[in-house]
Amino acid sequence: MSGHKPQPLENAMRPAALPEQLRIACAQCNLVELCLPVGLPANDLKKLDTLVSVRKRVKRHQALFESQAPFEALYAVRLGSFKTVLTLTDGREQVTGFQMTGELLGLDGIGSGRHAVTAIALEDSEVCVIEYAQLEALAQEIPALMTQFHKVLSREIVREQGVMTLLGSMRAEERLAAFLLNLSQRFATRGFSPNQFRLRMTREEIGSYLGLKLETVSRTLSAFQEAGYLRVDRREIVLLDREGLRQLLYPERTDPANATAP
Amino acid sequence: MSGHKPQPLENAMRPAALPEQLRIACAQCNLVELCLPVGLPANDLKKLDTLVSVRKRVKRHQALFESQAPFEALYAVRLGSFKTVLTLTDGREQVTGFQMTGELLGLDGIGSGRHAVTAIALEDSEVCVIEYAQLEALAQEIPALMTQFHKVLSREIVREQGVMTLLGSMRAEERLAAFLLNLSQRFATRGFSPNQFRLRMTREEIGSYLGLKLETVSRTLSAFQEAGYLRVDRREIVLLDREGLRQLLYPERTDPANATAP
DNA sequence: CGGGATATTGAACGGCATCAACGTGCGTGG
DNA sequence: CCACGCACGTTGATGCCGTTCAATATCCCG
Repeated sequence: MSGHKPQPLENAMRPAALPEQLRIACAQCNLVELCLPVGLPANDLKKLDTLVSVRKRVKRHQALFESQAPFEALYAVRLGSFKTVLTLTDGREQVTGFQMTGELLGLDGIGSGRHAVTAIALEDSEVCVIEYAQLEALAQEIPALMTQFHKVLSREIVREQGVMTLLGSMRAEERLAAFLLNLSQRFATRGFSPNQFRLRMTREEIGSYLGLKLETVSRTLSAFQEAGYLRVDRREIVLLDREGLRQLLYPERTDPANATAP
Repeated sequence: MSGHKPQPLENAMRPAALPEQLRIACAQCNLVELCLPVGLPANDLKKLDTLVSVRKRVKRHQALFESQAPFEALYAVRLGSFKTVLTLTDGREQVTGFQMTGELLGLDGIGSGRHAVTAIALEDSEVCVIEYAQLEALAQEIPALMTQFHKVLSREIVREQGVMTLLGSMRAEERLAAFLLNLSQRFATRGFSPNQFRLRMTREEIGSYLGLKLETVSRTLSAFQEAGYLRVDRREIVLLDREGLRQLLYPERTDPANATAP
């Protein structure tokens, strides 16, 4: 994958060469449009490569980093997917996010120097390791990188505000509809079908993220199927009526007369 | 108030023609320990002053900025307090945070160039205006400022994760206890009593933040008073048993044996 | 191939929302 | 300055949505 081949080929041939660490280059990564370097000119990308040169593999159910552990690096998901979990002192857990390819992990550690959440791979995955000290240094040199990094941080803040709203004022149906539409959109962004995908997480993990019990997630999915919005078989989802789900989320504005500003 | 130095400008040098904008200086601001410039050396503080030179007054119930409006500046609360509100297309609202002196507003706008939330003053307030373009430029010059800014952003991410957990997995009593303890701690940080304070927000706003209805907030406060945790009179709160509230939050695990079914 | 993890579905319960009535302090205007 | 009106807060009664408890099915994964 670190070669001159124009096409990435993902899982084509990967001899069991390097177990944990692999060299790569942002400039040749097909995720460059989704990841931290969005919009950086080619020469800046080269500098970034000096920094992001190590990949790390994380097996399914394994932790990339643990809550309370010293913060040293950010991680860009290169392959696979993760969940981040916040654990209360009494053992209750809250899933605070699901991360797909191109998304960053570890932003929660910058403020205190320790990770606030635990990141766990939902499937066998790979991340690019971004030493934070080096990133700071490089951001000092490359204004565009600093700007981009601020945007990433800000967008994470906005994403979480969205989840707060979901948790604070939506009903179970709406929460799940919002969740599915969000997943759908993220798959589409990555070049996959927005209408057919495989959930990487369990009902319980979805429930934790949405503030629901796994039984409620299961029941609501069944209800959606019953209503013709989708078909569900275990973790396979086929969305049959995205617009219907969206209307669930944003209750009727059918009448153009009272259709106000967006 | 500011220290030994003769009281700066305030409205001195400015002709009274400017009711909205006032000159100030970070170096003389008593909030310097809470605000963005935490830990900056004196000479860097001076540079920051070239940037943060305008104050703005916002009257109670007035918006500092509106959702969807173009993002141009961050705001540091100098006096008073604010709430940030996210409005759904169907009109439902979610309070995503309450900001006290020294805290920053507007971080949500960096990512998209537009504000995601509306910021409304809970009482007559004043903010320092921090032009974002200038902040970026200065952060490029002053590594310590950039680092500090990243920490502020990261801490906001962590704070929101805490709220997500509260909304996703806590009961009404726990949510309110967590809220009161958080307020208490923030008042203490600002040199006020942690045991006695005045709520700046209505029951409805608290409820919106905590994902509860205002009646539930009211009832739960009454229940806390009944239980001896606090005294409440309208918006005046006297905490009588902070430790008790804390135990409510983190259920006692004194004996693992009987820690199971009731 | 076996067993634990995962998922579905049903029945009953309970916490919080909803609906409603009333009390009260505060700002506004007469 | 006082009285009015209204936003804000409290409390009660009732009902619903999601949880809890439980039983069963099924699929991976080792």
